[in-house]
Amino acid sequence: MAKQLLLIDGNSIVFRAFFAMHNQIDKFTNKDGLHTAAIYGFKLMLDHVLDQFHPDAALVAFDAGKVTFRTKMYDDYKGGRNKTPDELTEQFPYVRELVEACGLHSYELKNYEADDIIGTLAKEGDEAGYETLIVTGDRDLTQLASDHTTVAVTHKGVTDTEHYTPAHVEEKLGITPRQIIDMKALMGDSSDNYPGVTKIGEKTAIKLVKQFGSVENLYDHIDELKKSKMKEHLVEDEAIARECKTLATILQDAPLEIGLDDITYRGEQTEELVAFYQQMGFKSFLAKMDLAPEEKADKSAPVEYTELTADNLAAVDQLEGELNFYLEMPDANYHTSPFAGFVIGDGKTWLVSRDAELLKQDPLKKLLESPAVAKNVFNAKAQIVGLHRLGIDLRNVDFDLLLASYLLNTNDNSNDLGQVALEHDYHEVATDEEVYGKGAKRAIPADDQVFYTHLAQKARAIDDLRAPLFKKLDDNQQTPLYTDIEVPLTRVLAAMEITGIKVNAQTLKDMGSKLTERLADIESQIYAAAGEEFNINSTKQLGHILFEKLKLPVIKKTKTGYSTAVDVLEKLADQAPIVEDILQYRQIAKLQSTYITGLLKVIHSSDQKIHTRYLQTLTQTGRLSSVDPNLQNIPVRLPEGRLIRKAFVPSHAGWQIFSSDYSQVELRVLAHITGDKNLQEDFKNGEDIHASTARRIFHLPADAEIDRNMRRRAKAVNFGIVYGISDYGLAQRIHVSRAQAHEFIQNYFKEFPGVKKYIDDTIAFAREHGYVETITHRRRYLPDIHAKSFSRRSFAERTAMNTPIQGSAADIIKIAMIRMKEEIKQRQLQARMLLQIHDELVFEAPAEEIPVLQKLVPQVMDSAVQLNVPLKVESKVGDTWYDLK
DNA sequence: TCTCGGGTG
DNA sequence: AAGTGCACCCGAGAT
Repeated sequence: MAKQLLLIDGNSIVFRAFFAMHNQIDKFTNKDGLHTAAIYGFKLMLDHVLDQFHPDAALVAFDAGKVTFRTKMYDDYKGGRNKTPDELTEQFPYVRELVEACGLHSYELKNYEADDIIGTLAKEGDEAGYETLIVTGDRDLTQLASDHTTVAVTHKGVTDTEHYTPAHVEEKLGITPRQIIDMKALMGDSSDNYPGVTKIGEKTAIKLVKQFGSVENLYDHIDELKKSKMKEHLVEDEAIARECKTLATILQDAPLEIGLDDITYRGEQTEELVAFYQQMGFKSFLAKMDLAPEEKADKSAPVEYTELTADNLAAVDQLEGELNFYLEMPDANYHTSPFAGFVIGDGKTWLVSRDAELLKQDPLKKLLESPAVAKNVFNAKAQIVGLHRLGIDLRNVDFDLLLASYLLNTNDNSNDLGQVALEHDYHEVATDEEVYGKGAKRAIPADDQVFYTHLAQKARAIDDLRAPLFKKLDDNQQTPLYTDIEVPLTRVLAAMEITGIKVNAQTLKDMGSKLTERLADIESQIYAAAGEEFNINSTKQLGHILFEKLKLPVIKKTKTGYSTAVDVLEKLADQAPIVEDILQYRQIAKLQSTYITGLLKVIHSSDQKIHTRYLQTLTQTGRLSSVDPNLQNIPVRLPEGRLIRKAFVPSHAGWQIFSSDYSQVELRVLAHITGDKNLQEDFKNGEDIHASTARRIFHLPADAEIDRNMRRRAKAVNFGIVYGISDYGLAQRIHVSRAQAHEFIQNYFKEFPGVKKYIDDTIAFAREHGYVETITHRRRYLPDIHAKSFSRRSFAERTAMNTPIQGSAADIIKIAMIRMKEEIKQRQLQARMLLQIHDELVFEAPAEEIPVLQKLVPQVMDSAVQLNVPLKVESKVGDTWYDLK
């Protein structure tokens, strides 16, 4: 049998793979954030080809760069193409790695395209008696088809190919493969951007080639054509046609430094390939290699379950050891969601039901509440709140799949169990979307078999992932973070959410009426100034009025039109009185929609309270976030907005609101982490940190008065440093020249050299390890730290330095919250923790307990962790959240 | 469903 | 050659 030669057009296949999978681009990223869709697609193609074709020699050819002999001939060759997306460019080096790991060779040659390498080797193969298969996404290569060379062109996707033999070309086009060159010379190629002869397309080109055989012969016999527009074009464009023929011709004698002897196919290099799959996060490929067949068969075995009813509850008593439990609440808001069913099981037996009421009965209730029986769950906080609604107090949560997964990698968190399982290479559970559908069609399946299987699979996934995830946490030194902080915090948060905060709806409604009146006034003023009525809330219509009708200067543009953001409007305020009105309108409209009607919508009628949900597994830094509604952004800065806080009141008469906040916690963490002696000294001396910073960076004497403006600027510099600000940004922020801003920053680094060193070291750490850490080993991966794109890389560098600061501050208050809850319980106080706003804790308590809190809360908060600078806590108290003093 | 604008720390 | 301070949530309009 003849030897076989495989030649692959690397660039075109990678392009095809990338765009074929483009709609799933975000699904295909590895843990470092590298996009992998094209790499994945390339491997699919390779497997598909190697399934049927067993080469003795194999090569993947790549383009060496933009410049080739063709571009030298014809400037615009391949001109006008869109820039290759960064998400694709970054994948090329890895495709080469893959190629090598698969035992194929790769090659590129300066000044030549991949096509020419393939053409040359195909010819060599022909002469040496090989059967050759060329795989490409580019139909141009079909010109290389011959008796012993087949060209497979990808069709749809990357594995669906069309095989071009001379017979197939003949059948499709009616010409020989070599005549494709003549055809292209006449018709041109829009993707390679060469023109061909005016007005000649594929049909006419084929007709002419059939008639004359070649471009050269056509021009030798051009006189035989009768007079026509086409003939005129042919005559006029003769030079172009001849040049295009050269451009279209794939070389078969490129000066390659390699030959067939150098590209022997080595077969799969197992070890390299496994390492590569691991790096890329290609779990399905890995699974195919690693798992023994019987093991796979076992894993995919359907799950067996028993339906629980009031009559067979005793089955629960047969369960042994740790229990896996999952209460299904189809709505995201577990404070109000209906209950769809539950599953409980020990890893061998799975008991399911649609009737959550069963949980109220023993032995189920007893087991769930037993501190002696460990429970494994997904999203413990949701389970605690849901069960609390059924009168059950879930105790002893050991494993929370969602929480553990979040700590391992904040990037791939999802609220969907199936999705999270997938991230950990576990395929035996479907996602909710797959089983329940999405959008309007989402529903719990009526079919018991379908629903119960899904429930049982979820519980089994929790059970199966417990050990491996605990192992990973341990490897990352994150077990204490998980066990001592996040899991206990879950209970604290659940209690805060369940408690809720009382909101006086009437207060909000009264404010709303006043705002409505004021809005109407401002609205009419705006319409008068504009000379017409329009929707002020529409940035598009507003932009039209300001920048077209009133011809105000355009300061900034957005992707979709004129920017009308505050900083823009402020610059325009002195040019037209309407601008001030618009700013006023915006402010009030925001209060009205988000804070008056928005909050009124979420007051529970049963208790006049708002029950937010804290998301514990969302932010990239370890902070909490708050939704439905967000109680972490209730207005405070502007006096009008601040009034909203009057509606937040204690839940009992004779009680008060009490609040303590860390002062400058992030800067203190900065002083601690950087070890900067000057910064630490300033804090230890108990100085006004912004004033002392002003003294240092503006080179003022120690006893100098710091005026408000200097302090303001120094404060902006302090915050800017933490966020990784540029001189440009700082200049914008504090209204100084860029040169001045630059000087401030330079001075800062001179005065606080430890901070400068920390920034450099942290970025270096991120580059080396791919992640950064907080003081509790909370981790954030920063794949973009290696990005080619300047802005993406810069962003990653700023987050590298900011995340340990912001994240450590988050760690500190989390610890304080856990300890505070314990103290309240131990001292049998009636006080309750209500809100956490990043550096602030809000409580309600009977008036007589306030003196206790005044001492206790700051004490707990400032001793939560021991930093090498003191933590400072300030407290306030009042009858409403507004009145805190 | 996306974009803009704006509220918080 | 381009962009320019971190972390969030949500309402309204446009599509």
